[in-house]
Amino acid sequence: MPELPEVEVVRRGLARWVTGRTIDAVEVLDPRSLRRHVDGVEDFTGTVAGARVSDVVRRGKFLWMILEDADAPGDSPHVALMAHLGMSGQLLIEEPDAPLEKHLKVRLALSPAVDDDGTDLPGDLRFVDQRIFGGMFVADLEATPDGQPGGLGASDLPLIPHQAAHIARDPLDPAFSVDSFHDRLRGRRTGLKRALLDQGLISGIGNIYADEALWAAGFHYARPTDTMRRPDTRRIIDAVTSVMERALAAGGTSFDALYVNVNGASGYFARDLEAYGREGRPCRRCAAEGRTTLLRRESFMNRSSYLCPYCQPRPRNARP
DNA sequence: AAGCTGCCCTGAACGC
DNA sequence: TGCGTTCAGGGCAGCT
Repeated sequence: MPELPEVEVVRRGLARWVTGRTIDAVEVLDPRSLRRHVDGVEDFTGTVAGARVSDVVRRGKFLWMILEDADAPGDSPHVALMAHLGMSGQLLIEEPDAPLEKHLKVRLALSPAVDDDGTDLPGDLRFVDQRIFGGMFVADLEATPDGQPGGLGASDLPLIPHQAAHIARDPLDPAFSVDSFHDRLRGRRTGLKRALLDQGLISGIGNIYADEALWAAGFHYARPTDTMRRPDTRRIIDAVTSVMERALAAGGTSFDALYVNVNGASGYFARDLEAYGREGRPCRRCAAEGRTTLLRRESFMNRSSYLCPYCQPRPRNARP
């Protein structure tokens, strides 16, 4: 399950291998992956084929390639090719004659290009997705309300795809503001983990990293958001950021650059997880301090939450 | 506003 | 062995 660090690794790979190239042909092998493109497969194909990718941008787990008319370079772009990896999506750069993946959904043929050292770059960009929770679609670009860049990318165009405009900025976005997040957080009457998973409040955090960050910062998932003080907010954001940056550092070095990876599991290194999936195993912070505390798994929001009952005591005024 | 449920989907890991 | 059930997850619609 790719979370933000995995998607950022993909973004960097795409930026390096696809920027400046034209999408010469589009082959849709499974229309279900275009579910969110409401105008249908032919419209998708017609819009994407012949377009040139001018930048690759990400906000939270939404990733998009800014398209410009290959025949009119320099015109202000107005559409983006959006991709969401969902639970099992991959974007792969491969040679066109490489065997087709079992779950290949969309295939984009890229114009010829060479690397810095003059070697030819592979010509296929493939979207592979086993569970089809992810997908691709074309989105209209609109101005960002704050005039800041739409997300993390090379250019600083203040544009955001319509379908991503309701998604909040993520902690790796230079325009992310802890202060404004704090203000909005305090205005909520809910529990901290719910808030962290609310992509409209802060984006890019999934179940695994939420648990990791809560453990690292020592907060219970039901901590009422309206009791968070500024240092509390700073602590949880610092935890989220450091968990993500650690995963990013691991992911960024472990992938073959040409294989713009995105295999869900690859970005995580299970041995590095402190809380998620460690039910019944000792809390490492407690162990370091001479206590034996076993991590617990609790059912929460129809999924699992892992926590240390000593480091993350349930608050008296807990919010579900 | 907030928070439920259900849906989309596959395949691994179970129980019998 | 084989068939059935359960679970996992992000995002969103539709409801209370």
